[in-house]
Amino acid sequence: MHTQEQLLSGIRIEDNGVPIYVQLREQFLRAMGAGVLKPGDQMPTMRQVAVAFRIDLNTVRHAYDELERAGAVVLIRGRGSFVAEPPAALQGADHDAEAERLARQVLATAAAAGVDPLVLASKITALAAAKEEVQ
Amino acid sequence: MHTQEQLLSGIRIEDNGVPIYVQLREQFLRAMGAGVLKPGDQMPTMRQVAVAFRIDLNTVRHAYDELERAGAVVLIRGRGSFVAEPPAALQGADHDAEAERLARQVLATAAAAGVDPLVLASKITALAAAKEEVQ
DNA sequence: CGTATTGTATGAGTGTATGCATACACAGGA
DNA sequence: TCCTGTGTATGCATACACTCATACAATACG
Repeated sequence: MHTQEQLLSGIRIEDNGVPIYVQLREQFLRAMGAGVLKPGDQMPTMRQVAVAFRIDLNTVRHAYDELERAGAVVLIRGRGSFVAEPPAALQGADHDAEAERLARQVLATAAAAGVDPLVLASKITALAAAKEEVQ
Repeated sequence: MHTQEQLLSGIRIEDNGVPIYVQLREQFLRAMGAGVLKPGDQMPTMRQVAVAFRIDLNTVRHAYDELERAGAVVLIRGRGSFVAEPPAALQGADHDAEAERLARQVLATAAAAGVDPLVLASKITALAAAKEEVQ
């Protein structure tokens, strides 16, 4: 399976004050959102993750544990960890409000990073379109 | 000055495992990126922040300390904290690569939040255009 | 059944984050 | 000069995060 390796190579643990287990948690959730991890997929083994990033097994377990409590994955002893069904997409007004909130946040982040928001928006559109093609 | 109050009302400290000082640091940087905090502006007093969010003065200091080390603010004893000059915007290839990176990140975040990336991109464009108008 | 794999669990030790309290140092204004 | 507001600093206590080491339990497979 290439999935695990692709996944692990796409994950970065930084030393920026954010707890490792939080970084893992967020990046796995992000991978699910991006479609890199699909429902039913086997997650990398806790030990694989621990070895790959040179962190403790318990730290990985902490992240997986939270993912399970969030309903994002299912942990099966002796077999492995698997991606659960994703939450349904938002609808109507909720969706619009959430998009608005996200847009403002993205705008601020872009400004802080010195990135032109118009360029960013066009790239988002392009990437989204490219992803639609595949499906 | 209303700025401080507006700023503080726009900041949210959550209990999600991310250290408080990191949350403060990131949100102040974001406020600078969004233009809510401009170069030369006085930052909220450490004590103001501590009281507003009911956190310890040392915790606020930790955040301000990192902001100073990052060159984002200047701390002057007896007077207060002030926003420093912003980093120059990126140019050329660097800008493009950074935009690409940001776009992918945003796309994944949007997917995880159940937000349509195309809607998000259009909102970003609209907000950016609205901000241009003002200047 | 025996072995390897994978998840689950515990304890010791170290470092960090946070809160609380108490100061000190410097700037500005009454 | 005195007072107030600001940043700076310390000690103490508690809780958490992380690592390391060492297991145990359940599953898969030959």
